[in-house]
Amino acid sequence: MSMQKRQVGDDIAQAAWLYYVGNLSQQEVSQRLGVSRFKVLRLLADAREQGLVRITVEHRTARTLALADQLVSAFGLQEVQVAPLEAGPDDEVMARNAVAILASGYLTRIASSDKPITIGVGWGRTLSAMADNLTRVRNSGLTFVSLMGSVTYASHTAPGDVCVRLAAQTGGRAILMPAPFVTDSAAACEGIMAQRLVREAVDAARGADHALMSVGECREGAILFDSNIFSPDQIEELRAADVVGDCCGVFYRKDGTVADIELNRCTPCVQPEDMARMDSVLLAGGAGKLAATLAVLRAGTVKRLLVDEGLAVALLAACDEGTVP
Amino acid sequence: MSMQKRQVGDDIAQAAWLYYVGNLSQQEVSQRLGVSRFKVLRLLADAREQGLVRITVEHRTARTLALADQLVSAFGLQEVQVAPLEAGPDDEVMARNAVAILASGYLTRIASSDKPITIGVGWGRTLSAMADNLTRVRNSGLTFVSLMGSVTYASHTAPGDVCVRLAAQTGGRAILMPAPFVTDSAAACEGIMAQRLVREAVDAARGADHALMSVGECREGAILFDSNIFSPDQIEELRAADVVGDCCGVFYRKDGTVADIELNRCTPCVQPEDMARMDSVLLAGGAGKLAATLAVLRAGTVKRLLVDEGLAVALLAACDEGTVP
DNA sequence: GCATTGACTGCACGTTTGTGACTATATAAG
DNA sequence: CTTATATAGTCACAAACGTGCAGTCAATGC
Repeated sequence: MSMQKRQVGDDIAQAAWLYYVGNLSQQEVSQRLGVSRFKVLRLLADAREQGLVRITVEHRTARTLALADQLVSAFGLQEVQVAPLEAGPDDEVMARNAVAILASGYLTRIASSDKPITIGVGWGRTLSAMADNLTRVRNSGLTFVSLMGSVTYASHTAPGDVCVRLAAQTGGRAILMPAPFVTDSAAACEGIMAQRLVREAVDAARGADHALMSVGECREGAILFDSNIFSPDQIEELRAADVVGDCCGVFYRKDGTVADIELNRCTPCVQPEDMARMDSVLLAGGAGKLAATLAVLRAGTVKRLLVDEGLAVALLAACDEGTVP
Repeated sequence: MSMQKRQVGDDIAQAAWLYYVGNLSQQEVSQRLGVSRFKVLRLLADAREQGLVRITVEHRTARTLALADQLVSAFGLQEVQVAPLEAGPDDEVMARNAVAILASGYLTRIASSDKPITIGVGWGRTLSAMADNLTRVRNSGLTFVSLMGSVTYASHTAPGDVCVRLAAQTGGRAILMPAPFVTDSAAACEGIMAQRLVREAVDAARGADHALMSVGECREGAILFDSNIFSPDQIEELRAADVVGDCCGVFYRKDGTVADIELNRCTPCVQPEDMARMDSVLLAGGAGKLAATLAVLRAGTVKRLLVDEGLAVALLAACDEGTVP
């Protein structure tokens, strides 16, 4: 009757160790621990869930390294990582996830700093997936700050949400931007930006050491257009100005210039010139993001790029012929 | 007809990425890569083989951390790692392997140093298993040097062999001790130690920054006794002097004193006083090593200890009651 | 030309792993 | 005491995985 009911965490770690490190079968682990095989199955699932098990693969191949090199020189970047994923135009999800995993590795790297650092984060499914894949980073010296305003309905990809999740997972701090992603007019935006709490968030964001951003497509069928974030007038404005994508609330034309439209004065966010001071990394996964990514890269505001192989190839092709199809 | 026959390494990395990171099934990977499932199976096996896939589990549990703490204070050590393995007295192999895996992690840690370092290595199945488990360490600044002489017959656990394998795997250098593990007389040992090449090896060993050692049992049935390394007279001498174990050619009595026997002047090796200058780590796995490990710990020549849980418990129990059963 | 070798491929079949439905046991509420 | 509700354990079955073996192919040696 003594010391039954041992810490379950211990059992989880032990089962995981025996299975993954000692490579016993689940059957053998169950015998050794004196529980049923199914229990072991669940223990292992928990272990993976809790991020106790980390599987990393050395994924740099001759191909992806070559692509990364070419991208570095083509766009004057500091670093490029290419996920080895020859995804067709299908499977955007897979590509996004691959990039998210690269990003979680990158974040783990920068998050292991000793001194406190501030990391600005954007928005979107890719960044959300990055947070999902982040495990075992503990560093109370981290501050995550939103680089742009919030959307209210999309609970799982909202910047605030990503910030909060990252802070919670790492034991760090979150600073949210208490403002909508887009306002109805430039005047309204100014008014909002004048608010002290917004001002403080923006200042914190402008002073960030790093920035993690993804890119949004502006075209028919893209999530930004279909999700009624914009009014019909605004969509018309974007279309008329040949905007191909946005990055953290800044709308770019395909040559990498910031479109001179009212919308670009309606997003409470960090501006490109602030971004230039940060160590900024752009996450882009999926062939659909070609035009938008190309625009942001041409704008020259990011220093690092994480892409999937398919998009990497497309970017280089588009770059070579000097234009986007 | 162009560019078929791509680098196989690329395929391996890609399959591994898709399977482990993207967690597709082997079936799905095979479809995506356009090869058969069996091909993928083998690709994955290769990937593991080559160490492209690294699986680590966070194995520190409340239990093992507590044990490690107690061992640190009981023996005045700098660091103790305990593998979460409640192995009974059976399964010495498993325990040894668990410790070997801890050791490979430890070696990976020290081997990531920037400046060139010299690592003395001992002998035995545990160290051999450590070399087997070591993957993906490349550092040409490493020098591995044998801490003791060789045995000629046991090809796979010989110190030279371990040294050479470690050097080959890491891209480092190996310095072997060109001498037998044990000589027939103290005089012969002196003669051998006087040889320039032996002298140089010993000097290199004495100047090592780190030492990786395992412990040998001296009792009936132990590998050292059964493998006719010693002459019958020598075995009798060990028995008469109550020697319980050896570490790198030094024979200890159970209280941790170096036995005052001729045999201790017959092993061309690094001496305990040299050892004291190094950052030495002792590897001990399996309940059978209790007495020998205890003796070496009492001698106080090692600073770190890597053990399995079973042995950790036994060490603490023996330490508490102040004596070895 | 023809056997030999060795690396590679695909397959049948056995093992291992995962799943959803089901049952027992416990806990709380009525 | 009975009835809900949850929670853990069990099971049969399906999916995924691994292995030994036989066939293929190409290079090598005779």
